[in-house]
Parts: sequence; structure tokens; C-alpha cells
Amino acid sequence: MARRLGSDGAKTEEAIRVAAIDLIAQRGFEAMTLRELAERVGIQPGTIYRYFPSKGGMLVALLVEHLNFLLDRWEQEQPDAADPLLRLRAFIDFHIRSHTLRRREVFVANMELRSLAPADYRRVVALRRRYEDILTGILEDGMRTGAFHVPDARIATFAVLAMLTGVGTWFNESGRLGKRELVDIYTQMVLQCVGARIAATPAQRKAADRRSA
Amino acid sequence: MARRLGSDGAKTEEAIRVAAIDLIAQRGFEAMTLRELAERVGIQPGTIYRYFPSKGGMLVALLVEHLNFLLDRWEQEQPDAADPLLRLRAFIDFHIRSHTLRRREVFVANMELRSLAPADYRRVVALRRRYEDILTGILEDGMRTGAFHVPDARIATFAVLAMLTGVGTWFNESGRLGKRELVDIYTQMVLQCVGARIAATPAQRKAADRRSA
Amino acid sequence: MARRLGSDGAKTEEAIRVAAIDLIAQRGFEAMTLRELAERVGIQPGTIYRYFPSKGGMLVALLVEHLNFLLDRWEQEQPDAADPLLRLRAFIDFHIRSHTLRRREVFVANMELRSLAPADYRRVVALRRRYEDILTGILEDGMRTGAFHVPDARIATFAVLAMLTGVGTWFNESGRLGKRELVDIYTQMVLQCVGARIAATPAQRKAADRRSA
Amino acid sequence: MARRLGSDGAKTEEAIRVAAIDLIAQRGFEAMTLRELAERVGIQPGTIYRYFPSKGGMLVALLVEHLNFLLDRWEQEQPDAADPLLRLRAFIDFHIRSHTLRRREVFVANMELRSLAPADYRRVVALRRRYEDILTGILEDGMRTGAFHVPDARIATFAVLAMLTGVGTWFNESGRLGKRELVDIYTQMVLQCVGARIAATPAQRKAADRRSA
DNA sequence: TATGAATGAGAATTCATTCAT
DNA sequence: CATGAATGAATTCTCATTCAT
Repeated sequence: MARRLGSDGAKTEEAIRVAAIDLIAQRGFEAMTLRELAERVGIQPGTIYRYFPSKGGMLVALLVEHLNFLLDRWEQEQPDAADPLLRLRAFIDFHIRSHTLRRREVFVANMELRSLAPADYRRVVALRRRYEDILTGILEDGMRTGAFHVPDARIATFAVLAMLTGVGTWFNESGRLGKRELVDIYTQMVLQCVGARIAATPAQRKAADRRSA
Repeated sequence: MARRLGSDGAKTEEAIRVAAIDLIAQRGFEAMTLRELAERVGIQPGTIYRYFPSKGGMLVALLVEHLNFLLDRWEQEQPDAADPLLRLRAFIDFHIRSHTLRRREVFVANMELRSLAPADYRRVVALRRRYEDILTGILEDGMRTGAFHVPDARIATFAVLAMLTGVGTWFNESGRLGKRELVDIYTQMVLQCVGARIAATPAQRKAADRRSA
Repeated sequence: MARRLGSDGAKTEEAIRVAAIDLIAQRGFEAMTLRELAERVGIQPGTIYRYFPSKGGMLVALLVEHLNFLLDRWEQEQPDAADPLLRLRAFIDFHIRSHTLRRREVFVANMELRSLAPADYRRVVALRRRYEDILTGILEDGMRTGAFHVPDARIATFAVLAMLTGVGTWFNESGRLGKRELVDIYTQMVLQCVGARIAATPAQRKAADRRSA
Repeated sequence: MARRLGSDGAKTEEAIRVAAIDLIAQRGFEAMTLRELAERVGIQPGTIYRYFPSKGGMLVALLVEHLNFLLDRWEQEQPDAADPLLRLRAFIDFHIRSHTLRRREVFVANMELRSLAPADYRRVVALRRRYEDILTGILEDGMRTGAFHVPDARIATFAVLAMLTGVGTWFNESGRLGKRELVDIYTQMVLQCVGARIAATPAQRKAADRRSA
């Protein structure tokens, strides 16, 4: 059969992307086979090559798309305010929300960098760097204004991002914690970590009290 | 020739282990081939099977060895004292030292869990769990004594371990930071993070001052 | 869009033929892909099937067309005269001219016979045989009249055709030799080869003198 | 099964070479598949890669081996004498003998150059060039001594080699002609072609008379 | 203890071909 | 007349693994 009724390139590509992220997150990029991927999507392996130049090319495409999504979203969602504390809160919230929402993408983006060809690696790392720079900027501002106290803004960036990103490793949508609480808990820990003077909003304190009760 | 003069099983096995950790850290477990590994060690691929039952069996052996090493060492090195703050400091120091020293092992242990067969996975995760429990225990003690203030000891464990383990990702032996400073910086951040009242030792404050000067 | 303005089947077919000969000559029939061919022509691969029944069918069509062209042309251009020497000169001239002009077609016709399906092979070889027979006829006539002295007309045919056709392998339109000289040189060699008593015309001798001067 | 009883690398490689030349001559390099080749040899396709780095690498190896064989043999067999006529006779004899003996190798070497990667192509063409140079050298010597009369030694080389090599295309071991006669016939034609004053030895004349009787 | 020959299964990728539109 | 989506079969090549020696 040359073409299934109503087959549509854009839909097929999206289906491949979704299934690929899934499979890569599950098994790892190297361990995933295109056969498997094709079967999930319900197409023949060869068809993947209409949409991606190669298995490796697919990985880059996926990672670039994800990082651009993050950067674009932050661009839109970031608060107008200049206050570092407020901005940090917003960033934590944004990061956790997007990292639990697009959990598999994040996982893949963190694990599979080494599967990239050198040129692709540089491209992806450059995008990731832009994301890291957002946080570094906030921390540096806060250090200047005295809102934060960290030994080194860059290292703190790594530390905070590692902490926040780690959430995706164990967080379970259907577990005992809701996303709201998760954000609260991490906000408190991060603010403490960067030595913010006001560690928690009243709302957070209340939430914390409830938990420890 | 059946045996080179002075060839020695124990040495061969160790050479395989070292080369394997190296290669897996570089390329990932799935991407590493036994041919490559054998070539590095200077043996034939078939010879690997004298020491490990299979490629997957080698991974378990490597991970188990590493985790046992960590647990044993902590057992030996942990302070006698019961003071949570002191114990936390010791743990941070231990963790960073062992994680920069055996950097590649740690990396592998974090990245390649999903390459394990289910039974092996459970075995390795159980060992890792014991390591996590050390930190959780310290944090819970500290919460009880009022030394620390975290919303949730388990989550804080994940957060702190993610933060600390992340060091291995970017730390460079020959970079601008020495291990001593690294430990100081992270100690401060972790202590802040868990809401320890005394955030830094005088030594650390001095180091921090130097840096911000 | 179903049809570009002014798109024209006959033109498309000719464009495919030209590009196909080109590509087959360059890479070989098996190595050429229809994708490549389509791309050169600026169409989609599927479109080729409007003009040729299959890849193999295209090859036959190309070869048959070429051989018919050669036979038709000779039919038109051959001299009226019966003199074998004159006819042989005319044939050499014709062959070299058409083989340098349609160099790629000739190359393909010589190289790709084995890519044909058996039935197609027989058909094409029969046409080629008719072309060979022209030369064999001339040589046999010449042997009868005493104009030529060759051990065997059929073998001489193969030898002369191999010699002449080999020109296409190395001849370079923009090289040191013009076509006129090329024909002269080969005429002399062929005439010597078949033991023609008069080896060269005065014009050829002059050309040869110029070269050896 | 890991290894058949008495399996032997050197034998396996030779078997692959023989079968490969056979198949390439039959179908063409591109059309031959490694599956087919392996099946003929009675091994698995993957085993071929113990002996050749790739399909393309196998082709180079085959061609280089063949050309080196030709060059080595001529080195040994060439006559001591300086007489161009004698040397030319020896070369014709050598060429036809080796080209009917190793017919398939020759065919492959002539047809499959374009299947080589650029670097390999240059290497093989350089070797072929050395072989051509042998004939060119003989012809130039003969032109100097007045033994031969050709318009251009290089072009005559191409012409003569094309003629001689063409033999492999149609010659049939079990056909009406023996190799002895074949050499005689071609010797006469070549000598005529290069304008050698003594066109044939008495033996050849006798053979020619028999045929024309 | 180790080699080296070979396997067999499966990997990514390519390609001629089909056909609804 | 032509496209563009897709197929399905085949291709080269890789790799963990086996085992006689």
C-alpha cells in the first residue's frame, strides 16, 4: 500500500516525535531501535527517514525543539519585575512546572547529550547554556542587591539546577505530592540554599506547617 | 600462544574493569562495544567472558562494586559523634571527595541504571537506597534536634544528593577551583539549603570573603 | 498543485533520458538511484513511472534508442561507393564522431548490458550485432578484393571496434587533440591493422609529420 | 557454532576472493550482494568483515592484488632482449595469456573502476598506469629504432590495449579457437597496427594460410 | 589463560515502487 | 501530468557471543 487513507505528514512527524521521546526516556537513545519506534507509531522503519535524516539527526531535532520550547516559554512567562527574589520564585515555579510537564523531554535532554555528534553537541549545549544563564543572571542580580548570599553564582546555578532537575527523576504525577506542594517545598529549599533573607511566603509556611503537623 | 609470560587473571580483570568504567563513562554502556573494550585492554573480545558472564553482567558487577565501596568507606570514615550538623558536614565532605575521585564510576552509576536487567536493577537500587538512607537519617536527626529545617527529609535527601552529585558533571580537576574550596562552597550551600542555623564555619566565611573580594 | 504551467510530457521524458544517461555513465546503472535522477530533473521519483515502466525498463529504452540511432545514422550517412577501403574510412569516421559525440550513451551501452533482464539483453545484443555486422561486411568485402589482409574478419571486427570504442574512455573534448586529428590517427592505425595497402592519405601523412616534427 | 572444525583464516579469505571475482564479473560490483557472496563461500555475511573492511575495501583489495600480479609476472617473464619487436611480441603473448587465464579479474578491473572511492581509484589507476607504461615504453623504443610506425605512442598504447583486452569479452576457452591461434592472430593484427615492417613470422603465416584455406 | 575464527541475530539505512489525491 | 506519503524488502554492516584449539 502506498498511502493510507488520510495519511498526513505533519501528523506522522508529530507521532514519531512523541513516541521517540517516550522510547528514548525509557530505554535510552542507543538502546532504542528504529524498528521499535516505527512499530509504536504504526509505520515502517523507512518512513522515519522522510522526517529525520538519521537516528542521530532525530535526537538533535528533539533536543533543540525542547530547549527552544523552554527558552521561548520563559521569554513569555517571565515576570516584568526586576526584583531578584520575585524572579527567582518565578523561575523555580517555571522550571518545576515545565520539567514535570515535559518530564521525558527533560530526562532525554539531560541523559543523551553524549549520544550527539560533536557539532550537534555544541549546538545543543549552547542552547542549554542560554537557559542556565537565565538563572545565573538572577542570582548575580540578587547578590548585588543583597537579596541572595551564595559563594559563587555560577556554581550555585549548577547546584540549583541539579536540585530542581532531579525532581523529574523521582516525581510521580500520581504520588502523594501535588505539583503545588512540590513547588512550595523546592522554593523553600532553593531560597534557603541561596541565602535569601525571606525564606518563605506565608502561604508556604502554612503549607509546611500542614505537612509537619 | 596460549598464555603470555606472566599473564595474570587478576590483573587482566582489573584492567578490564578500569577500561570498562572509562569507556562506559565516555560513550555510555549501550554504545560501548566489547571489541573496543578488548582492544583497549589489549586482549581479544572472547577473553572478557573469562571474567564476566556477559556484557550486562559486567555492568552489574561494576555498579555493585562501586556502591559497596561507597558504603564500606562511609562505614569506616563516618564520625563517631551523634551531632547531626557535624555528621552532615562529614557526609558532604565524604560525598564530594569520593565523587570527584571516582568520578567516572559515579557517572556510570547514575546514568546506566536503566541498562540493567530488572533483577539487577533492583539489586543495585537497593544498594543505592542504603546510601541515600544515610543522608535521610542525618537529616531526620537534625530535624528532631532542631539543627535543620526542611519541609521533607526524603525530598531534601534527593535535592541535596542531586546537588552534590551534579558536581561530577562539571568539576574539572585542573580548573580554577581546588577540591578544598569546592567542599567549602557546597557545604555552605547545603547547610543553607537544609536551614542549618550556623551556615558556615569561620574558615568557610574567610574563603567566601576572599572570593567575593 | 497537479500541474505546473506549461509542463509538458515530451519535455519531461527527454529531460529524464538525458539525466539518466548522464547519471548511469557517471555512477553505473545499479549505483544510480531514481531519487537522484528525479532530483536532477526536478521531479518526484514517482513521476518517472509515467514515462518508463521500471528502472530496468528505462535502461532498455535508453539502449535501444541509442543503437537505433546509430544504425539509422549509418544508413543515411554511408557512402554509395562499393570500395571497401573508402567504406572503411567512412565507418571509422562515423564511429569516432558518433562515439565522441554521444560518448556517454556509448559508454552506457558497453557497460550496462549485464544489468539487463535476459529478454532485454537478447534484444539489445541483436541490435548491437547488426552494428558489428556492418564492419564485418566491409572487412569481408575488402578481404575478397585484396584491399585488406586480416586473419579473420569477425575477430578483426572485435579488435577494431574495441580499439575505436576505447577512444571514448580517454578522449577529452578540451584536451590536446582535436576530433579531426583523432580520426586521422585512428584511421591510420586501423588501416595498418587490417593490412590495407595504402596506409594513409596525403592529408594524414602531413598531419602525422606535423606531430612528429 | 563458533567455529567449524579445521576452519582456517587463510583458506577462508582465498575462498572469498575467488567467489567475489566470480560474482562481480557476473553481475557487477554494485549488483553483487554480500549475502550472495557469503552464501557461495558457505559462511555468514558478517564473516566477510574479518577479512575485508567493507564491500568497497574488498574491491580495492581485489583490483590491487590483480594489478600487482600482472606487474610482478611481467617483471619475471619479460625477455632480456632490447629488440622492440621481440619485446612487443612477448608483451602481446603475455597480455593475452594472462587476460584469458584471469579473465574475470581483468573484466572486473576494467568495469568496476568507477565503483571505487576517489582515493582508491587513484591508487588503482596508478597501478594500471604502470602497466600501460610498459607498452608505451616498447612502442617508443620501436619508433626510435624505426621498427614501428605509429602516429602517437600513447594513443597507440590505448588502442592496442583496448584491442587486446577486448579479447576477454568474447573469447571462449571451449570455442573454435585455441589460445595459440588467438595469440597468433592478435600478434599479426597488432604488428600491422603499429606498422611493424615484418608483419608475421613464418609460423604465423602458415597458421593464417590454414585458416583462409 | 587466551586466541581467533565464526556465528546469527539484528542494527540503521536505502531504494524501487505504489497509489490516493 | 505530477505529487507526496508510504511501503516492504533488501542492503551493508555491527556486535555479543561461542568454542575448538
